[in-house]
Amino acid sequence: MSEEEFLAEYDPRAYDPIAVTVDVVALTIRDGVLHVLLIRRAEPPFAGRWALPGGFVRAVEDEEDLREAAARELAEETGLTTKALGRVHLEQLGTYGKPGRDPRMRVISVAYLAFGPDLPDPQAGSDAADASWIPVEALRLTAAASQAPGTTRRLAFDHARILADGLERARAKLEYTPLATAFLGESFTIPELRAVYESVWGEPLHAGNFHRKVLSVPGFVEGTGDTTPTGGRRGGPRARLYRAGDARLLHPALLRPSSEDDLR
Amino acid sequence: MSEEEFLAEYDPRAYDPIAVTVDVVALTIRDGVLHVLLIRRAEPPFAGRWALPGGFVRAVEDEEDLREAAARELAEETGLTTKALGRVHLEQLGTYGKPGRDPRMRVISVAYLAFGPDLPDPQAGSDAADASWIPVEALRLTAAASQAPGTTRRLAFDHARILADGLERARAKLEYTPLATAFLGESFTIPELRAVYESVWGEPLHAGNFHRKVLSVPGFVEGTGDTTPTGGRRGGPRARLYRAGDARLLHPALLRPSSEDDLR
DNA sequence: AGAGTTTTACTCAATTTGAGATAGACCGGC
DNA sequence: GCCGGTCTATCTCAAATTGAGTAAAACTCT
Repeated sequence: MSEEEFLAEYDPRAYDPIAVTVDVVALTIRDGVLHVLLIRRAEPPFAGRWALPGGFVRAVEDEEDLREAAARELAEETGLTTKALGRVHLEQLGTYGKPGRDPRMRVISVAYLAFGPDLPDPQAGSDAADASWIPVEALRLTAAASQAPGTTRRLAFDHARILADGLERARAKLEYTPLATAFLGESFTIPELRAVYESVWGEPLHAGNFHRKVLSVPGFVEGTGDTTPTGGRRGGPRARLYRAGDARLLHPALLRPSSEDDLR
Repeated sequence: MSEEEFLAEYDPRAYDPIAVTVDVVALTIRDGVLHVLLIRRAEPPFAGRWALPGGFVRAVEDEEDLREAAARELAEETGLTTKALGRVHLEQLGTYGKPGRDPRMRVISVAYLAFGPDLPDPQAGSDAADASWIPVEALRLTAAASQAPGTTRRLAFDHARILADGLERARAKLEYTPLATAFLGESFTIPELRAVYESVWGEPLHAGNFHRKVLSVPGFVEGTGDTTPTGGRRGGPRARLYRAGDARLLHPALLRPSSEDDLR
């Protein structure tokens, strides 16, 4: 049988249906606090619960790659154009396919992780009825938490797990990539960059050593020659401005102080 | 509509079919050379070409997780029992879903990465008609290579891409995890461990510094008190034996010398 | 027996890190 | 307009880590 004959006879519907979704863990920093984009589900299953933005991948209609599908979901949910998404970092996080994770049918979810600078509130009449940036600290990702009235803190499906994996990936990637700059605008100061690390890692860093380290890693940042127009909100001199350099990996890496005792 | 009503009305076949496969990049080291497990495809598409072992995920029949499916594929193709797979490291590598990557239909492939100690040849009458451990150097993963008669060096589908991603993941993971020990037996010597790094990274390491470094990283290896019964094949004293320690992350990491100029 | 190989340990200079101190710019309140 | 507090940016210094080389002792093969 030739390849052509084989393909002509092949019936894709001969197998049981499996659905594929793309979900996005979108992180940003607002007022020095790490936030994640969540939508409140209007429909069953898990109606009323918070969930990661995402949607089904259709086989035929849109011939889009998984990554494009994730970008589209993110754009829809934030109300951003795909162009405005240009400064947003997007990478594949992992795929979740445990049987029973969706009560409707067998669903395989490809999760993506996105970092972006402070983005506008998604509210404005977009596709998502109820999308919000939620501080990740407000979510109890491990144990079952007491619920505030009207608000369910537990995420739908296995999204708590996916979010936890995304957070760990983000924390790890700050160590050896310049991705922290993806949380900031075009230009930024070293203290602003330090604030990103402190927000994501959840612990204070030594300002002097951080400054020295960032400037010593080749390609991490490059100076613009400018400074901020004023000092900080509570005093201090004007800070020099930098933009992201051309390095894609940091050598040597910026290791976080608490490695949880080397994660034995 | 209640959740129950919704689920009762839900028709999984309302959507276009998408197939999900699990593919495995299985790596091992034989005679100091890094090998990957490949099967020669008997059926179209890509009949006659080498491909990564893998198979379709069925929705209903086997209620198995993606990881279990990967372990099963690996066991079938190597002829190993799932029990013998105990010492094999298995992790998710990534998911590939670009439209057109499989001519039959829209296929989403979840790739897994496996490391194991030198495993027996798979030949013996297993499911896979023609499975072999192939030195990764023998495969031209980038450019189109000239073909030896009867042997196609180009992999089927986008498996060359998946393999390249797996190799890069393996190389990176040796730096900050103790996964190199997964390529070795229960007990091993420091020079054997060094040979793993040299095989995967493809470059020689300074024996003295490597030795000092491995012993100084807490939890990487622990001595057994034994030594090899004889010296090395070409001379030298008997080497002390070690087994893997309990660290899951190496701190500080073993950085490879050539970082490709920091991967700008 | 001798030549060559290998494990293991040691030395030493250069680099990197962690912790602290300081000078000077700047804000807000008084 | 002054002052105390805050913050950026730089410096110091000891401790830890790395890179490169040397060397002693153990062992294999011819």
